[in-house]
Amino acid sequence: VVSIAQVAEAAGVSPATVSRVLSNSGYPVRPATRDRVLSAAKDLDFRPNRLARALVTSRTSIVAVIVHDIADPYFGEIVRGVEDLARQHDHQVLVASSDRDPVRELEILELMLAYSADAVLFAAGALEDERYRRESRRLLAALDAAGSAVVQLAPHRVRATRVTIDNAAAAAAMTRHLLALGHRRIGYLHGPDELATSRVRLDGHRRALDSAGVGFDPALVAAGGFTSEGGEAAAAALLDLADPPSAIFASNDLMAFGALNAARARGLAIPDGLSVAGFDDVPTARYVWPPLTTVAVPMRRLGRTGLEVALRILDGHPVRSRTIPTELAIRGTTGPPASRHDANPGGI
Amino acid sequence: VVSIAQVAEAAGVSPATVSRVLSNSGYPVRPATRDRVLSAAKDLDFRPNRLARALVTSRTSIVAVIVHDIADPYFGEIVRGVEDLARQHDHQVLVASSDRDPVRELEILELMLAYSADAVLFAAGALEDERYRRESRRLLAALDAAGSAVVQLAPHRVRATRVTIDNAAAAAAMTRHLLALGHRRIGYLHGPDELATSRVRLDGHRRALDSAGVGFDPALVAAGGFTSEGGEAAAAALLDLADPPSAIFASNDLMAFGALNAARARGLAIPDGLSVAGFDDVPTARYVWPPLTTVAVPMRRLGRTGLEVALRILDGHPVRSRTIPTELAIRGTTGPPASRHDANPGGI
DNA sequence: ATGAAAGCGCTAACAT
DNA sequence: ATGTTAGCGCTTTCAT
Repeated sequence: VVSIAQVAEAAGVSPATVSRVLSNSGYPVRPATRDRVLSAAKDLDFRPNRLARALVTSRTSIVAVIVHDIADPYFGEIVRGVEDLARQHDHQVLVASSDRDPVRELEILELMLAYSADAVLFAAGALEDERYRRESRRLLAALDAAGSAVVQLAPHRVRATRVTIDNAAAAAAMTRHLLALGHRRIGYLHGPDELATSRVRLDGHRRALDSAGVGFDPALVAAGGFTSEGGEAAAAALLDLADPPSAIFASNDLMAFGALNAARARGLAIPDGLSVAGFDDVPTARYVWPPLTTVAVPMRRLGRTGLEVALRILDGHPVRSRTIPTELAIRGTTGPPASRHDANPGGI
Repeated sequence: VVSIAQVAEAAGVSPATVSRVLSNSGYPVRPATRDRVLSAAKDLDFRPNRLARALVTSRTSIVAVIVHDIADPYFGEIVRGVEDLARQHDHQVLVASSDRDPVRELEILELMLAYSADAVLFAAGALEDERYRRESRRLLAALDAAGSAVVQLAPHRVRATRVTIDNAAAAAAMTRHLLALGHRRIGYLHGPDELATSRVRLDGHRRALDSAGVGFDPALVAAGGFTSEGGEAAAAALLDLADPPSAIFASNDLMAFGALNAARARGLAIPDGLSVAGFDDVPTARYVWPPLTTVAVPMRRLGRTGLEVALRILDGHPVRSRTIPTELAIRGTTGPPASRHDANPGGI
């Protein structure tokens, strides 16, 4: 409510000088003058209006993160990572949940443009949808023209710098872990099929199976939409098969949680009656029972690095896409198959 | 990158007219003119600069939510609730995690002032700290003077409209549930003690014990800091007591998850060897095993109502603080105590 | 080293 | 019903 003009008046200098002092632009100001400005500002409890500043500098210090759902722990962790670095750079985090709705996603992009966010971090995307490709391309171009840095934190076909994990390799590694334990019939809980992330993870799984000479059986794949409820239903379907799998690889942790429940509802002991593996390593993964074996995705680091890259782009430095390494977190839900599963009569 | 002036030129009208059409202010504009403006805007792919607009209207359509940690599922749900309503009103959500650090909290308030957020929703707070009371009061006053609506979603001693649950009553209800099952030695996992929420929940528990004529035993209270790790350690301490409790009431779900692990590490069956109850009903509460008995807090509704109230305040309507009702979600982790616990030799 | 003045893109009186 | 003008609060040439 107090403006730069009032501070200028109180300090007996011009608004320009106040600006120069307070935006610590490194502009030369006589120490005595600076002190007067500083104390006047303090006395008046002056707080520069960031929007007015943004209007002239065209830098808002706002970074937008587009997630699938902020209440999903995976995205919560990512946003936290972004926030941690944002704080250090005096940036503010705007979150928007798209629910993987392409229309909503485009709306969000429009908004970010209207608010001229300095950086737009795509953590979730449904932009694979053909109908929206053109539109999204247009918006991304506009964002670029407006000087915003766009970074994607998940595989997309959109052209933008990427900070991602190697989903296929990670999924393959987990499948190999299950294979090494002796499993031959491995159920797979697939995510939303329009999502590149889902497809890439499934590919990794399939390739690992192929390399091991274990046939990929489409009947062992059930879609669970990346939710616990979906995972429970999908796992139930697999477990009720005439020849059920001895292990289930859920392509995200929430689905793995659902699978655990489906198994228990059938009286299957974990991991003796059924092995279950997840993907992501959300915080609660250690707190289900037994602790979940999963692919540990450094979610916070993903978010943090995403912003780091965006900031670098804003500074005019060219930045290449990066891949963040993942690890397998082998915990209690995976083990060797029960003997009756050891051999697969009709298989391999 | 295209301004209102260019649209005006293309449509052959004045900038004012363009503004009147595009901000659908209900201002009378001849249909023919309106159409020309609309099509010019569309052709040029015009997107009004919200910051410029905010500068003159002093309405940013930004709502800030101050949480403890956006990666904590409780806060994720709240933010999602806020976001749901924000979308309907074309508002944007700015999140900031304070980690319950009073200093950080004040910084956030300063920032929200600098960005002139229309509404500031306090979901988490450590402002009980004496050293920061004065400062926070000053900032809240400034926010008020700046025309922002401040709403608190958790008990605080700060003066602002409140949208909260009745923490004490809810905690008392859960304690009575445990009492009704026959438990007499009930361990309690306390949250951060500086937090009003923690203290109020503990009060409710204690009062329920008192009313039932069951003495409150301070030795049965262990602090767990509202985290799973803390809950695990606190529960472990209680379970290792010479005369351990037959039930543990964790004052939030994350601590309950930790308690479940502590119990299992000691070979205690749930709920036969030990009953465990939580508070909040975060989404994963249904996916631990057995499904967690907990106090169902309508987190999304809390967030949604918080924004609703803020919006009403912004519209100049006086609004009274509200209490959102909660329910007990009795699931699988609570049951009657094992017989050896039925009687408590020294007690009642 | 400091000040004057213009202008970022928009809206809101105030004309007409 | 539409146009003109001033101005929101700041930064940034350009002078001095």
